[in-house]
Amino acid sequence: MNAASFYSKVPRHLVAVDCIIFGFDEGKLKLLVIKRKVAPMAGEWSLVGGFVQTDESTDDAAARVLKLTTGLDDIYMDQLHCYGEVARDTGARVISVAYYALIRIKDHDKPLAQEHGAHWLELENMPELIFDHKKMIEDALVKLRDNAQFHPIGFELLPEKFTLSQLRCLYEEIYGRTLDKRNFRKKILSLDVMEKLEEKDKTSSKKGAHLYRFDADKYDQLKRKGLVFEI
Amino acid sequence: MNAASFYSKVPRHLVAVDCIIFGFDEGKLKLLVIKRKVAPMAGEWSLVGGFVQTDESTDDAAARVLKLTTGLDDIYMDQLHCYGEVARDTGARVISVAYYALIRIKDHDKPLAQEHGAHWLELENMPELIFDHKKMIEDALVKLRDNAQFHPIGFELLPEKFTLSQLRCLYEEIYGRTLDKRNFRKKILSLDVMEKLEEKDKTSSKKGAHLYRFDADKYDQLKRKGLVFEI
DNA sequence: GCAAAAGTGTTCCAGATACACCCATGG
DNA sequence: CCATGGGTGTATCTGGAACACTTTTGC
Repeated sequence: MNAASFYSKVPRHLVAVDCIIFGFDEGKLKLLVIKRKVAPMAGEWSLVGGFVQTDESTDDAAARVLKLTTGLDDIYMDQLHCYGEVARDTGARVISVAYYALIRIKDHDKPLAQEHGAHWLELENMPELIFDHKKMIEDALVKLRDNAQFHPIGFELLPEKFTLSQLRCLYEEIYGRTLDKRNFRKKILSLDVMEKLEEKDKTSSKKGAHLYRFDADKYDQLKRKGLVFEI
Repeated sequence: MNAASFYSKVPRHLVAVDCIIFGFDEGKLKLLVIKRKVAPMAGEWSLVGGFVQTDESTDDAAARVLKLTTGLDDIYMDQLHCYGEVARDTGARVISVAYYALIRIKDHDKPLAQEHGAHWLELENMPELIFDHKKMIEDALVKLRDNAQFHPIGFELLPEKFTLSQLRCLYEEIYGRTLDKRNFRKKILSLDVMEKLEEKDKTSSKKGAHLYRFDADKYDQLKRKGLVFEI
C-alpha cells in the first residue's frame, strides 16, 4: 500500500483547543470564561477555545486562542488532556485538546477580553458551563495542584514582586487548605530561589511586608545541582 | 451565527491513536512494537496505532487498536498526551493521541501479535522508531514512574500470583534504580493490600518464595479510608 | 493605645534509610 | 555440603507538623 491510499478514506475530524486560563486576584483563584456567541449553547458560559487550523500545531492553536482573548504572549501553558468522546460537543463531533494557562491578571488586555465577552469568575463559584467544560476545569485543578507542588509555577500567577503572605495565600487557594505561616516561610525560603527586595508592600498592613522576586536563573542553576522544589 | 455555519469551513484533521504497550518479562520492561507495513516508513519500527473512526471516541480507538494486536480487553490504559505538531507524521498531517497500556505479557494472544508483525522489545534497548514515537515512549516512561509511585498499577504487569522479589524487581525496572530488599518488603506489606498465599514459587530458588495476590477490593476499601499508596 | 498583619524558633514524631545475618532446599 | 535466593530487625537520621508571642505602625 502506498502513502496516498493509506491516508485516503480515513475519516477526518474537527479538532478544537480549549483553554483553562487561571488567574489570581483578591486572594482568589479565578478563571477566564466567556459567554458563548454561537449556536449551539449561545449565551452559555464556556471556556475560551477555537479550532486547530491546517498550518498550526495544537500548541500553537492554544497560544493563538490565549493571545486573542488576553493579548498575552509567552505564557506558561501546558497540555491537560485530549477529550475525545463522540458526543461531547452537541453541535458536531469535535475532538478537543485542553490546555491550561497561568497568567497575571493585571497584565492582560482588559478591553480586548471584554470585547470577546470574557469575564474573570471565581473558581469556587463557577456557573454551569457547556459540554464537558466543567470536567475540564476539575481535571485542570487536579493537574495544577500536582504541578504546583513540584514546580515553581505558582509565581506565574503573581505579580513580579510579591509578599510571602500573597504567595502563601496563593498556595492555600491552590491546595484548598490553610498552610502554617511559619512552616511555609521556612520551607520556601530554604529553597533559596527568591530574591528579597528592599522595598516593602504597605497595602495590606501598617508594618509593611517585604517584597520578593522569583529568580528563575537561580532556580535553574539549583535544579541542575539536584534541588527538588517542593511546597 | 447558527451551528451549521459555525462548524462548516473549519479544517478537519486525521486523528490517530498510538499505544505504548508495556509488558514485564524475564525481569525486564518491554514494549510491543511493530514493523510498519505501509508507506511512508514501511519496514521501520513503530508503535501500534490506528485512526480514530467517526463513531468511536479516542479512548475506544485506543482500546480497539490494543485488542486488535494483543487480543486483550479490559486492560489498564491511560491517555498520555496529544501530539499535535503539524509535520510530526511525514506522510500527512496527523494529530495523534497517545495512550499507554500495562499488560501481562503471558496473557496476550501471541499468534495474533505475530500476525500483525508485533514484537516485544526491551525498553532499554529500543531501536530507532518512526516519527515522534521515541519521544512518546520517553514521555510514557516518565508518566509510568509518576503513576506507579502513587497508584497500584504495577500489579497490572505481573501475573495474578507473584513473589515479592518479582514485585521488587519490577519496581526497580520502572524506577531505574535498586531498592533495598528489607525496606521494600516492609513498605509494601505495611500497605496491607496483598493477600499472602500458601503456595510457593520454586522456579527461582530452592527454598521457594511465597506467592502474593493483589487484593483490589481491599485496596479500594482502604483508599476510601484515606490510605495513601506510595512505593 | 490598639488593631492588624509581619515576622520569628523549638519540640516532637513518623517515616525513610542504612545495614548483615540466618534459613531452607535442590543439586 | 554448598550455592542460591528467601526472609528477617534495629539504629539513626531527616523532614514535616504543631504551636504562641513580639514587632511595627497607621489610625
